[in-house]
Amino acid sequence: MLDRFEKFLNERGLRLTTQRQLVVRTFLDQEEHLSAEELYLLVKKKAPEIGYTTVYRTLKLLAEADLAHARNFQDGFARFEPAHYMGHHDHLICRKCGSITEFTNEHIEVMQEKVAREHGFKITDHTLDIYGVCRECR
Amino acid sequence: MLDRFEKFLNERGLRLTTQRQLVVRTFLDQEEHLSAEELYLLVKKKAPEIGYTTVYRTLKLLAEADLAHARNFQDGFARFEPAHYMGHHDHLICRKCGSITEFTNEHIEVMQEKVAREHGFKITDHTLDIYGVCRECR
DNA sequence: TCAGAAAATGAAAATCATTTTCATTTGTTC
DNA sequence: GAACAAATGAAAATGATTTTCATTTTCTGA
Ligand SMILES: [Mn+2]
Ligand SMILES: [Mn+2]
Ligand SMILES: [Zn+2]
Ligand SMILES: [Zn+2]
Repeated sequence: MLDRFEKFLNERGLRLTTQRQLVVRTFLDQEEHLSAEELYLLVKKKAPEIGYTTVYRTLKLLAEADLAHARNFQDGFARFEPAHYMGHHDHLICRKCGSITEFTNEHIEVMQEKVAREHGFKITDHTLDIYGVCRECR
Repeated sequence: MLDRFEKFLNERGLRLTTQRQLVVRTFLDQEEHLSAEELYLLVKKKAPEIGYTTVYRTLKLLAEADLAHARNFQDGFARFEPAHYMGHHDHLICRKCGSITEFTNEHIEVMQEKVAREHGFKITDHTLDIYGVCRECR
């Protein structure tokens, strides 16, 4: 993935710096839904001199490159995940422990298309977030 | 709806003041997805001395009373809608003009239950937001 | 009717995630 | 190596929302 990011940066006359590499590597290592702060803390362990700002900036670039997606569950800040991870999917979010489970359901996707068609609406993307209590917390 | 709000307030030893009445009335009049600021501006027309804070506080109370729902589309602030309005529904959001269209699809709801069941997940609520381009903007 | 207590109000300050600014450092080009 | 572009990190700014606080309003019970 780093190579794709480098390509994206080059196309824009930007550079793949040591800091950016570190941020991206750390991000990709944790196939999770990390907030900027969580990622910052992880990166900081390896390179304490890194700035908060650089993490934010790198995440923004990744999102622009479409290599990361920003998600907004209901905890007041954005969470990011690698775009390649599992392809498109939706989420089950536990209100007790905060765990996030991913799922895909072709049936739902098809029905969404149908709904959109009926409204003359052209879909670009969507978010289906199901909140509740996970198996472990019940 | 005002009566239900009053009941809720009374149960908590709170009061249905003139300001709260005005905010709630204005809110209910506009069966739309209003942001706090939009509502504030509408209320201000009728009562210029009203404070921003009161609008926020009233919306929060309405949400706690489950008479309003806060929605978070992707414009950086919360939008509210009366809870009774049309019952549960999901949204089609136009990325060009910002228009919001509501829909319900029983099939999708059922499939969500199925997905949840398969994961041992107990649903409390969910949000399905479909983004794209509306009929008028295509 | 009045005093005291509780709740509400609005302005201003605080909060918190995120973005911007800016002085300095690093990398690239010629 | 000089000149220029881009990147960095710290600190300040931003913007939506919440909190604080002094003041006002409302309610309760002599
Ligand atoms: Mn995911
Ligand atoms: Mn709606
Ligand atoms: Zn859980
Ligand atoms: Zn539109």
